Amino acid sequence: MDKKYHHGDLKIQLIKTGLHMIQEDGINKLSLRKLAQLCNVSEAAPYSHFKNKGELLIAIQEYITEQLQKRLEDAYERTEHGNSPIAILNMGKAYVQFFIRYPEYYSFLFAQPYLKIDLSMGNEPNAFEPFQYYKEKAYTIYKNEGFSEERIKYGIIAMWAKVHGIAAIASMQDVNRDFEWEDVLDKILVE
Amino acid sequence: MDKKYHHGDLKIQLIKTGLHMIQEDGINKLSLRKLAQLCNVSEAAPYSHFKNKGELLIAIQEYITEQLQKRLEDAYERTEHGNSPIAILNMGKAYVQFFIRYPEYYSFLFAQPYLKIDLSMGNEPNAFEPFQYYKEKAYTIYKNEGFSEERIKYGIIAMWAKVHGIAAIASMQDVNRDFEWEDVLDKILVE
DNA sequence: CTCCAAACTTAACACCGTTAAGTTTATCAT
DNA sequence: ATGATAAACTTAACGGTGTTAAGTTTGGAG
Repeated sequence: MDKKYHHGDLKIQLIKTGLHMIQEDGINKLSLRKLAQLCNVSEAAPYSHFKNKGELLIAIQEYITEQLQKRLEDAYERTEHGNSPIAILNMGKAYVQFFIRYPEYYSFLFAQPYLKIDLSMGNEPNAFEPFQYYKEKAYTIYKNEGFSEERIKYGIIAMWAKVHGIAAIASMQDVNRDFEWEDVLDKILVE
Repeated sequence: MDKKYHHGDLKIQLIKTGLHMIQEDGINKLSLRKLAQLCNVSEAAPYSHFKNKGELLIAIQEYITEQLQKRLEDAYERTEHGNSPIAILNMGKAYVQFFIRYPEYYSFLFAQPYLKIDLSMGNEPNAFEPFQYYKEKAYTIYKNEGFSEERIKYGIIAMWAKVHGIAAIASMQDVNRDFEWEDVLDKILVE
């Protein structure tokens, strides 16, 4: 056993292993002690890197958020003519696909904040950032199409609601996972 | 002190007080022991009425769901000509208003299920029931308007996504609570 | 080589969900 | 009325949890 006192990259391993545990058994069964044990580290070790459990959860949220953000960027850049409404559709699809692929992530990202973990002081979770990106791109594109500010304002909120709503529904258990959500998205967004 | 051994209506009081605690401090801070204490009862008393904490939470979900259901029914019956699309709009508004009024309820109803509390065995939560009602009414109305089955099928899912998406967004913290969500709903649903 | 701050451990605290075993009470047949 | 039975409750204990205090190890800068 080359068991070293200093672990090296414990912080990132806590995040990754914690995420893995969430995928396996859900949030409610994630305990710091089990997590520490899985990382071959004492039960109090995580407190060298996170002020409390809440801050670890926020770090995991950010980790997921980055992945989602990357997918949106890919979807945008993959679109041949970036400044066309097709890019918006593609980003919407990427958004929905992400939560169909990882249904547990949805409630972890968007529900957890309101459940008032001990994020209490300081920084709020940044689960909205991907959609911030989405909205900025959409704004440019709509502007480019010559829409009015008023129409853009409501158009973007409406689009957000549609895309987010499908993601919310599609990520629910008991909802038919085989439903053709992309078709729905096509029809909804094109209207 | 007329402290009686038998409480009388402990079960319903556990549900109501539990709900109140959730509204105050969020789900994560709800403990059975504090709840029992608030009900002037020993810490193990709740186990006479609920198999475990998860089943109490499910009972609270059902309690909330009934309120929401009632609002939808009111909205439908309040509409003068029940069988017109206006009823759908009114129900959608009632749905959204409910979650704007009680933002904590949204994640409690829809996120909790996926977080795999110990509902594990047996009955699933019935948070979808109100929308089941919504969908049935909408089906009748659309049918009455002469729409095709295919169009109805996607129309209802699309409508569900829109309404639910707005509710999801509007119930988030950090989102401007003063936004004119009903205007958005009008524009979205009418399209 | 020394010293210091960061990364870790051990040990303890209070709290939690849950269960087992015992006590009180309402109900109901006799 | 009386006694049996089951439901509603209490007390006490179990193991697990988040968190903190105090001490130990370690890598690296001076």
